[in-house]
Amino acid sequence: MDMEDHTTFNSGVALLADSVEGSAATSLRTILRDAGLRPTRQRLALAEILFGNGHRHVTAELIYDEAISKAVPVSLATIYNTLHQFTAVGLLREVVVDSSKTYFDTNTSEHHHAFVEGRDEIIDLPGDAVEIGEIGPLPSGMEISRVDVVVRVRKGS
Amino acid sequence: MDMEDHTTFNSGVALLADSVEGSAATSLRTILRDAGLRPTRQRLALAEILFGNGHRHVTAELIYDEAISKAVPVSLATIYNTLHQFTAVGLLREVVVDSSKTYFDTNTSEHHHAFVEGRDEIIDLPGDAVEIGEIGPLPSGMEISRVDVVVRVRKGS
DNA sequence: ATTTGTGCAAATCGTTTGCATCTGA
DNA sequence: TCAGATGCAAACGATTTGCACAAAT
Repeated sequence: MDMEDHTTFNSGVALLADSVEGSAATSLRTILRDAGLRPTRQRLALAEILFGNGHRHVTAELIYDEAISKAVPVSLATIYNTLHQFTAVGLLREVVVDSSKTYFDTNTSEHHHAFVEGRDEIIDLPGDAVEIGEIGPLPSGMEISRVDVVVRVRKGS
Repeated sequence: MDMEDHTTFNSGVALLADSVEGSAATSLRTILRDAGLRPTRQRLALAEILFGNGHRHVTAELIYDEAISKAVPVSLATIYNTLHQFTAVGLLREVVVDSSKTYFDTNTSEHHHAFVEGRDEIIDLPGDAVEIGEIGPLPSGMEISRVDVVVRVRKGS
């Protein structure tokens, strides 16, 4: 069995984004508006890049390069702004797997990640692919906001 | 119950480091030599700061400040070199919880972490405080090198 | 004497910020 | 109109690098 089995989740946004071109554009506009973000030229373009074709794990630089190659005029600063805004409204999720780069995941549903060392590639693992048991007592006054599991993998022998 | 209960592990190095002053110094020298690292002035001083008093979660900057305040002459570059060398020989473990800073843990035994958001504080969780179940099939040719669990917590209401 | 480590300062890299200029409602 | 968004370039913080000097075996 290969990884494809793990990459076929869906969060609300993706379902919309996965639809037809015309309606997808409309949906994205609606999604942004509903999130309280003005559907500007660049935000729509970035949303299309992010949500227009299945789930992805991206970095600011990656999105920037794609935008440029698609002749979408955006500045890196705007990419960063947008990624953070999208994250703030729940359209994206930040994934901490590397202490030098920030990755964003378009799949905001409950799941975990595998990180391929050396290749710096992130793979989604279904939420139930990892079973988290008892989490011992926490310091009093502390509450869990999220449990992140990163399965670090490497090319086997 | 409070967090103190989670901070009393021990890995080999710490056991040695926890011993008396004089012998501790000797042990550290031995540990470094055994690890194939010359026991230089700064490495010994840093080892003392790192392993001399229980387990800790540190950043390069933190160790640098401590060294300076203890009148140990070290440069930041050397701190980084040392932290990485120690990690390479298994005396330290890198903890990825934040995508902007790199943390090192003097506890190299099997365990996980809780990360206090906002406060950027790391707390050790016993290896058995988190139960990891089945990890679904991985892409063929991939093998697990480690499973990191980060329980993100915040001050409760 | 040789090899290895150290310090400094400059260089890098990802990310953020300040501010003038645009743009969507 | 005008709050909100964008772009640019400069600023930043963490980390790395190059290279001359110092220290360990």
